[in-house]
Formats: sequence, structure tokens, C-alpha cells
Amino acid sequence: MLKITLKGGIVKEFAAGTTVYDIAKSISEGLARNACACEIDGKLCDLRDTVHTDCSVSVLTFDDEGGKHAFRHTASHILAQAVRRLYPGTRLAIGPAIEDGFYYDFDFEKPITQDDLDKIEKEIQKIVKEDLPIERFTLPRQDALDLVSKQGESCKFELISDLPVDAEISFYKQGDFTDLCAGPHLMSTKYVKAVKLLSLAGAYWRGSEKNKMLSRIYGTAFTKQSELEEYIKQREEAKKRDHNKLGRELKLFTTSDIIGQGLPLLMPNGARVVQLLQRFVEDEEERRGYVLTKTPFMAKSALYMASGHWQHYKDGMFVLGDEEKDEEVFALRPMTCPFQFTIYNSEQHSYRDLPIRYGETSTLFRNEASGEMHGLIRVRQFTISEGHLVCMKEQLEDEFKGVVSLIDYMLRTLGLENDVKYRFSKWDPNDTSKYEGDSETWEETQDIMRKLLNDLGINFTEADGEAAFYGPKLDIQFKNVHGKEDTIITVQIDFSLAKKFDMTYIDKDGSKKNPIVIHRTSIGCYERTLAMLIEKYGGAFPVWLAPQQIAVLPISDKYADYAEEVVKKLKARGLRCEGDFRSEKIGYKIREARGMRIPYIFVVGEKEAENGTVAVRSRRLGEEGPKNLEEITARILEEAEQRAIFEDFKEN
RNA sequence: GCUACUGUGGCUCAGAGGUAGAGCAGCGCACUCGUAAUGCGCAGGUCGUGAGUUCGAUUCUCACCAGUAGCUCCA
Repeated sequence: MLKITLKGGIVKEFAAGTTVYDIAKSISEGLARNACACEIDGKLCDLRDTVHTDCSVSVLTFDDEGGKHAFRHTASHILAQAVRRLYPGTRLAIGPAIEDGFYYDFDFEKPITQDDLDKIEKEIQKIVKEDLPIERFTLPRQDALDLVSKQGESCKFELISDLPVDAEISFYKQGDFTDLCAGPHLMSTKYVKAVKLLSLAGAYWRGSEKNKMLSRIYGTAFTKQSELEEYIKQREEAKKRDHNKLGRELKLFTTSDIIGQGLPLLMPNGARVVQLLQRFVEDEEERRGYVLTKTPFMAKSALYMASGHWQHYKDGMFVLGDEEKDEEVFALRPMTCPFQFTIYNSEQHSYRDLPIRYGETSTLFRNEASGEMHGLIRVRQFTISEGHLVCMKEQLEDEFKGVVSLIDYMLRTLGLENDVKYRFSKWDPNDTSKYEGDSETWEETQDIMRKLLNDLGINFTEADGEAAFYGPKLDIQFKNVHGKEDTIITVQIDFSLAKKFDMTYIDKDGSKKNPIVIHRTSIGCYERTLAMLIEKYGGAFPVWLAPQQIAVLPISDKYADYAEEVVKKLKARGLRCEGDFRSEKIGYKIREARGMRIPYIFVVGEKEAENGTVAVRSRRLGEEGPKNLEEITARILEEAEQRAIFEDFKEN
């Protein structure tokens, strides 16, 4: 008999060869019913797996990540089975569980449409009702290849072909459907009670644009219908915060067909928010020893050739002129590096000058592919809080830490510190042609960066192939309302461009050396950061960033003079304030002001005019009653001064 | 760039092979109002752009432009 350690340290004896499912059953029928997968000695396994040595076993349910994963993975198989039943000629690609659900990639004979999803969903429900037991079997590689080629599954054939010759290939079978799969899976289709297909999209086979585009069906699954409904509701709620919709409603930005894709126009409200952010960033950077530059928006191709952008980034640049015909070709800048490097090179530097921290509120132009543009998040022209720190190797650590500290301060000020994830972006050692510099330098730089990140106690993930062409990056990622992750802030250590660009300093011993460059942004690019702020706060910006901080609403025309006087006083104190003098009812004006997420509403009528007060309604506390104008002014000024954050806006 | 979808007055959306409606917003008038929509009236659209099919197209076809989700790429 084997000694099996269960959850909570309980040890029970089982015969060798017992399946985990039977172990779960012996604990309780309920557990067996809810079991989705398991961990044997900490390793994610299938319920069908058997125990052969003393070990620890924990049964995973939908409440565990691993269990949820298996559950949704099974849902994706049921989706594939439904598709095969309805559209027999369809080839299957892959169908994993993902963070909030699952997807399956198909190669349909005839493209399907949104309407087909309803049909497929009905078939899925049928399969679930059929309560098909799910069985696993394994085959030697050659037999597996024979099986999938008999099925006509050329994608599966390709996947198996990439596995080692001696590999045992596992399959899962449910009723009339068999799929190549590593598992784990549920024991039957009947558990997948609440499934919904969410969207239809294209996806390249094996993630490469050189390959065929397949049809991807996204869906999600829960154990209970009520949980599914809750999830759908949350998704709908999140979409209401979509910056691309809300940003337009709040008159922060707009776009125009005749201006072009990826070229949003910041309207007065949006421009004001960006201006406030820029002033804040420039002042803070000055405090931290940055020097300001203002460099040209374009340069001759020669500059980009020297920096390497011409070789590595030309497709992403707007080139002005025709290289074949014109003697001189210019390009709009996609990055600020070579410009600030040129400033560095305009004078001789001693080791005593270093570090030099250049900062610039820098407008950049990138010719993104037409399908990439999205609201304010992905655009063709944007303005970034750009900066390059030129330092010696022995200063790298302090400078890097200084940069991270500045970023941390920015994130905290915006209230985003808990909404971001840190990603250590490394080069792709299997495709070195995309990068400058040799592999030794890359590995060394990456080791240095990893050590710095660990020293700083940053909780980060590592990602291959995400580096810049000149060095590894620390990327700070933010998820938009659709769950899509984008980089808002990045820091890059660059050992290669200084040499390429011939940047030098004279060291103590009189020798010329190449400095190290840290490329960094402190708050990211303003358009994208604005987008994230809109979504984070649902448009209800903290007072210091609100385009309009106060609305003064006279109850009727009779009190317009007093309202005017209040507006004047507030403006004189530097508060952003407007009066609403339309002859509308007070409820109507309040509704509009709230809709615009204005943090403070001052209602003024007979009583207020008599007493020199205002009736305050704040976004945070609702109706606050009459207040002394001077006191409430001081409070709002204080709130703005502190850059206070209250996540306070409630829709109803 | 790729896949699918979408494009009707400022916004949200109806509609149909015989050149268009609703609500909100706007404007005018009345109301002078106490904390999330006062009433009445008026005006506003060559139905994204261009070409084709047709006696006739905004509705069908094609191309282009723009948007949405995803893929690829990226701050």
C-alpha cells in the first residue's frame, strides 16, 4: 500500500495504480463530482493518472487555477466536437484554455459568421447533456501520425511531427470525437454546464503571419449559469469604461476620416489633462536632475543609418521622399535616441560630467500597420515623456534604480501602482538577426538587469523576444478594459548604441570610453497613459487632473449674478470652473455635470446668495449641504495640491 | 497587413430596390424652478466615398476610406 498525503497533511493508504479520481471519490462523492484536475507532488496531472509511489495528491476543483484550466480546456474540446458535427470538413488546429476562458482555432471549408456561433452553442449544450465520458489513450508517435492523417488533420500532423521520435502521444476521446491533447481534462462532458461563445476572430496558424489565417472562436465556461451571467455582466460594465467610447463622450478626443488613421485629435478637455500631466512630469524630472532638450521631429536618413534605426526600424518610419530618386531623404522620428545622442556628441565629455540625464516631451511618429490602430492606445503620432541617461558602467546601478524610483512615484501619483505588471523583456536567442550587438553582451546585460530587478524586489515575469533591438527592457504593462495588455512604461539598458553612435567620454586615465545608455520613459506616452487613466477611473479623473473641477449651477436666472461672482472667485484661485447659466431645471444641470464626471458641483440659489455660501455636491460624498465658499475652495485646492486620489465615482 | 463584422442628421438606433424615420443633443418660445431628464414648436441627412448593375439604388455588386474585436507587430 502507498502512503498518499492529501490536502491538510492527512495521510491515507491506497493500492498502487489507483487513479486520482478514485482517491477523490474515497474522500467524498462531492469532491469527485467537483474534481477537474489534480496535482501530484505539485505537478499538474490528470484525474485519470495513477499513483505508483508515496506522494502528495491534491485534487483541484474549479476554484483552483489548474482546475479552472482543465475545465475550460474540456469546454474547448466540446466546442471542437460541436464544430466537427456541424461542419464535418473542418480541420482542427489548437484549443487551449486562457485566462478568462478558452478558444479553439479552426480551418473551416467555408468561413462561418457570428450567426453560426448560436448554432454551435446549441450543439455544445447537446454534447454536455449527452454526458459523454472522456477517455484518454496514448499512442507511439508513428501510430499517432497515422491516426491524425487518417482523420485528415494536417495541423495536428504538423504538431506531432515536431515532437521527439520516442514520444508517447496522448489523445482524449469523448463519444465520436478524438483530439490530440496533453490534458488534463474532466471525466465527462456533463460538468460543463455554463458555456458561452463570445467572439469570432482570425488568428494565424502557429502565430506567424506567414502562415494561413484560421478562424478562432473565443468562449468561456463556468460551473454555474449564475457565474457565467455575472462574468458577462462584468464584461459589459468594463466596456462602459472603454476609453475609446468614454473619451469621446467626455470630449477628451475625437478622430476624423479625412485626417487619417491613428491620428486622434485632443479636444480642449483632453489637451488640458495632457498638459497637466506634462507639467507635472517635466517639473518632477527637473527636480531629479534631468536636463531638458527640444530636438527636431525629423532628420536625414543618415542619422537613422548611424543609429541602426534604418536597418532595424525602417518599415515603422514615415520616410519623406523617394530613396531611388531623391538625393536626400528625410524621415519623421520614431524615437528620440539619436537626437539626444547627437546633443551628447556635440561636446566633449569627461567622466566628471556623467551621469547626464536628458529628458524631452517628445513627439514621435510610427507608421503602424493599418489594423493596429486603437483609440488613444495605438496611434501613429504620440508624445512620450522620453529620456536617455548617459552613464558609466559603475553608475548603472544607481541610475537604473533612480529611474525605477521615478516611475514608481509616477505610478503612485496616478494611482496605477496596483494595476500594472512588470515584464523583463529579453532578446530572442534563436533569432539574433533582429538585434544589435553580440550574444555575449546581450546575456551579460540581461544578467545585470535581472540582478537589478531582483535587488529592487520587483515582482516580474520574463519574456523572450520582447527586447528592443539595442537592449533588454523592463516593461510595465497595463490591461485595458478588453483584457488586452499594453506597455505603458519602459526602461531599457543599452550597451550597444553608444558605440555604434560613437558616443564617448574621457575616463580618469585619459582613455576614451563608450558610456552606457538607459532609455526610459517616466510616465509613458501621454495618449496611452490618458487612455489608461480614463479606463481606470471611468472618466472621473482625480481633482488635480480633471479638465473641469467645479460646475457652478444657479437654480434660476435670478441667481446668475451671484453664480457669476462665485465663478470669478474660484477662477481667481486657479480652479478650473464653469457656470451653467441655461434656464434649465437644477436637476437637469446636475445630471449633465455628473455625466461629465465633474468632481464638484456648487448649487447656488436664494439661501446661498444671502449667506455667501454654496451648496456642495461632490462626486465623492454626494450632497454635502451649504458650505462657506472660502472653506470649500481651500479644501479643493488642497485636494488638487496633494494630487489626492479617491476612486469615488458611482454610476448611480 | 490578415480574418470577421460595421458605417443612416452631433450621439444612440429603426427602416426599405421607387431618394428616409424615432429618442437624446441643438435652436426658438413659455416656465424661474432646490439636487440625475419641464412643456410646446422648429430646424437638421446628396443614408462613409467612388464606380457598376438597374427604368430607378442609400438598399444589390466591386473598389477605396474609416471604425470594432482578434491575430501579427508595437510605446
